Amino acid sequence: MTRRVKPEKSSAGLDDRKAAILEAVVREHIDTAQPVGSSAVATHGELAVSSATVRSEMVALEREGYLSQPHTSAGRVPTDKGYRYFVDHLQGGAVGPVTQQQIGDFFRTVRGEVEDVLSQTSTLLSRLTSYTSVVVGATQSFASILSAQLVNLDARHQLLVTVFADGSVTKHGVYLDHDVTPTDVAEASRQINALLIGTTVESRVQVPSGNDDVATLVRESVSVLHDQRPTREGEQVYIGGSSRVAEAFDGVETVRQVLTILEQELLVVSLIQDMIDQGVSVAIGSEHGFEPLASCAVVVAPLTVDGHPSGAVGLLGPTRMKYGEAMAAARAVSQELTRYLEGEPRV
Amino acid sequence: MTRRVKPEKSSAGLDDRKAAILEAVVREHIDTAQPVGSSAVATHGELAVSSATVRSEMVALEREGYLSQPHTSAGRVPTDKGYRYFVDHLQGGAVGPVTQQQIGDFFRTVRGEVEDVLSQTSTLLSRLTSYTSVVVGATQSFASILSAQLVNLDARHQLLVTVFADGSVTKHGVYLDHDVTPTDVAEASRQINALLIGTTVESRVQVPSGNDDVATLVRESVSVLHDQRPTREGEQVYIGGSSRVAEAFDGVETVRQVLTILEQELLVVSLIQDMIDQGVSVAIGSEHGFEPLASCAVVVAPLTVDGHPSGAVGLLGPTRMKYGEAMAAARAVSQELTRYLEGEPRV
DNA sequence: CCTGGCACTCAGTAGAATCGAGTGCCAACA
DNA sequence: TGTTGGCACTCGATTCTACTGAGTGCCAGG
Repeated sequence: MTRRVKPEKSSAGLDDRKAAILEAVVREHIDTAQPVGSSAVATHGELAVSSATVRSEMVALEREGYLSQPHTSAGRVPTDKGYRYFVDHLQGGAVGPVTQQQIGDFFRTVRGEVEDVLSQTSTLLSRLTSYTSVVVGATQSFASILSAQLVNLDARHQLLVTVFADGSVTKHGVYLDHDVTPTDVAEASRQINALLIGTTVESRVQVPSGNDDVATLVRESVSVLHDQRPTREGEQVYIGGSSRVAEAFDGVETVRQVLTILEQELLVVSLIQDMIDQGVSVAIGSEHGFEPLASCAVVVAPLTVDGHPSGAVGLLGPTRMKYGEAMAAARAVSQELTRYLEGEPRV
Repeated sequence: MTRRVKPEKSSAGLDDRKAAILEAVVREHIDTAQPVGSSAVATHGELAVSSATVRSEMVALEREGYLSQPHTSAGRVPTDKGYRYFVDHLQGGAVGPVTQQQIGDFFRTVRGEVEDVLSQTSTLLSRLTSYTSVVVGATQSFASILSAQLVNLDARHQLLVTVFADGSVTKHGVYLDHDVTPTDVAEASRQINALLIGTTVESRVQVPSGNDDVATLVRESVSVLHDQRPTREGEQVYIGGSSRVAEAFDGVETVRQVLTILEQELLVVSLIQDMIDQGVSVAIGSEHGFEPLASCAVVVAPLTVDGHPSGAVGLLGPTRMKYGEAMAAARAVSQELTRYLEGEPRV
């Protein structure tokens, strides 16, 4: 079968009219949550063709996997591939002035500790978009240490309290198998402080050898701080608007599944981190590989503070989410948040 | 109309048979989530009466507000008042050995910082009961201060880091309207530490007067620490198993409402705190005054560490929750958690 | 006071009929 | 060759009806 090459077809894309039709279908379906028929596209859209033409294009689009039919005699619904094409090609969206205003106002007036700001940011982003939002807080791997001290809880339990330049504070328990004197703890604390100030948790430092209590305490403390667990503990997750899940999906079962995922913060972090690492900003349907989230789309925007990757903001919605708005909002918030975090020293 | 006084009737209670019938209805309805009819009670239950008798008692129970009928030809469903009577009079339940075992295992093996333990406890409690669980962490109002130091972020921003005897650590930003020297900060830090060690955030301490930077820093720091905001910041909330909400209620709208409440942690804290303060352990339906939670029941058990009220554990479920199990589980977990928190110094 | 019996009520279900949005296909047309 | 109007067809959704049966309220007899 020889076949003439159609315009744009060979370049693995869609010709203009197909693209326009796909776009119309996606737009309409996002709006109405209903399958959209050929006449709706023909009437509503800007392309001056009849519904019959649209229909024949639609069968093509379906054959190529961009659309699907819930059943015969129904309209078409975009597939994940359809949404993907839409997102990749037909984008273009900035946040509206009102939203931009709200974001600006928020960061102009917000005060307090980083944790609170991140948490509130998550709420803000959720409110702006009507989707569930996720803010993954920075690790302090890059922040230099301002102070590290060992506090005596009792004879064999100490607490290592570390303050970082970004205003974050961590604590780690340091346990020994025998009692130590407060004097030794104080001395160890002094040495630890001297040793660690100015370094980061990624720096290697010279620890004292020796078997005396002070040296042991110092070694233990440094190692407990440097041993970031595989599930990096510097990362906090703030989930805002989880009730939006109940709005976005109609089946109670789907809602339950999505909530179950959201409960497992580690899962959420790694999902988002993976996306950031791979440089994608949208994952649609099962692109991210979590089956329970097959009916979801995730939008992320990275946070980069002083050149270091420092977490991300994300949005979770149904695959028929308003990608334009969501991506624009995520981007805007991540920018402003970045600026905020880079600006005034955060406390 | 003169009327003979029925047994137990005058004492604002229910006579034995009514109580038994009410109990049977509640039990059955909790089990099946369906309205329960007279024959089910007559057959299933232990009382040796016919369904006709049960029926006539049921109309009485309905007249008195313990039961209600969804519609004429349906069985009866307990009202909030019915559940209340059930909970108040017909209780009796301890956790099963398996559950007790799981709780024991958990606290025997769990390690880590208080926050993590509380968070995991919340997950545990939710898993044990299949309801959404809430753990409200202790305030440090009663814990004495082990260490307080001021860390220099930049010329006019300092961070007050305080370590408490219970292993908790807080940080507070201290801002001045002019620059201060690192030397002054160090000196202030020394003074603050000396001043605060051994006190609690509720103690009044003698702060230095004077207008020099050091004195100002000390005053600012002490006041920022003592000024617990009305929404006490020492309280952390850990919500476990929020996906259970989707299991407990069938209407998506109800799910959304409950989730919306759970998002507002302050609301949750104050709800639970109120219950604790008033000494109630179960709030059914609208007893707590939150209309959005009218279809919920809340079970709480206080945490009391070393004699001080230190938060609570709670469970949130539908009004037809398994009160016996839930209360027993909450009590058992709160006891074990208390023991854990009082035991090994917590880090 | 209890109980078996009986007429009655009414939500839920099943089946039949209908509706209509939307399709696929085709012949005619530009 | 691509586009279009027309047309028969499909099939989910909706409506209507009839029926079922769980459960009730009431009453007369024990």
